[in-house]
Amino acid sequence: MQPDPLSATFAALADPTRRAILARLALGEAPVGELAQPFAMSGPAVTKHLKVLEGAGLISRGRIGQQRPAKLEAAGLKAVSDWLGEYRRFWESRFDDLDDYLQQIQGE
Amino acid sequence: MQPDPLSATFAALADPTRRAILARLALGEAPVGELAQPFAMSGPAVTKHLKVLEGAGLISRGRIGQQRPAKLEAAGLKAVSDWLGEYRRFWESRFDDLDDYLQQIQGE
DNA sequence: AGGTTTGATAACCTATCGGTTAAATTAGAG
DNA sequence: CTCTAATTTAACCGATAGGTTATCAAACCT
Repeated sequence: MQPDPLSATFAALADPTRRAILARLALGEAPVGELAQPFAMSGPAVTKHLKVLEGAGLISRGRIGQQRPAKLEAAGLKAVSDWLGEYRRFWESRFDDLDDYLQQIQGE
Repeated sequence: MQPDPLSATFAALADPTRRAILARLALGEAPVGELAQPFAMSGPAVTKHLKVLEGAGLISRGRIGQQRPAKLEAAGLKAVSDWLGEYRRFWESRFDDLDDYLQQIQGE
């Protein structure tokens, strides 16, 4: 995995399968079998995805009998949110709106 | 590059060099040479990073003489923010919600 | 026109990623 | 104790990522 945590987290999110797994886990814990079901993919592939997500601090694993349910963890997502916060002004600022406005009236 | 835009954006962010470039661009446009300066890396490597960032909608390129300045673009970051929004409740406690609410009514 | 500066392309190399199949592990059920 | 179910580990494979050096292209400056 990547040495720095933020890179690991972004890398984990850069895969639609893994984001779909997170979306499912947002509804609650689920065992591997259930997570694998929507995908045309072998079990081991799902296990790997879960390992990546776990390494990125996005999920944690539990144990219920022979099942190892995965659970969404806030830590990883919060790290992304914090990083993103530094840039929020770029899509929320009044100045950008003004800029857009000026470009718009110029085009007319 | 990845077919779906969000994957491309997350993949672009999953590299410390590219995030450092974005951090620099948050201070304003900059030509390639200046962006390359802090890194122990060849020019072509930086060009590649810029291409990845551009493909992810995180920057755009301009032209001033023989320079091709890069500029931070809100689009890509906003897409990440929107995606993240669906999960915000997972790391924001009731107290944080209150905090947001207070800030919101204070801004009015 | 010729040279310099700034950046992009091309071709290549190695490591990692995302997937596979086959075998091993772990836990519950007879 | 064996059988079965759930999941992981191991070994392998093709494609892509991130870097290199060498070469090309465009714009500016005499």
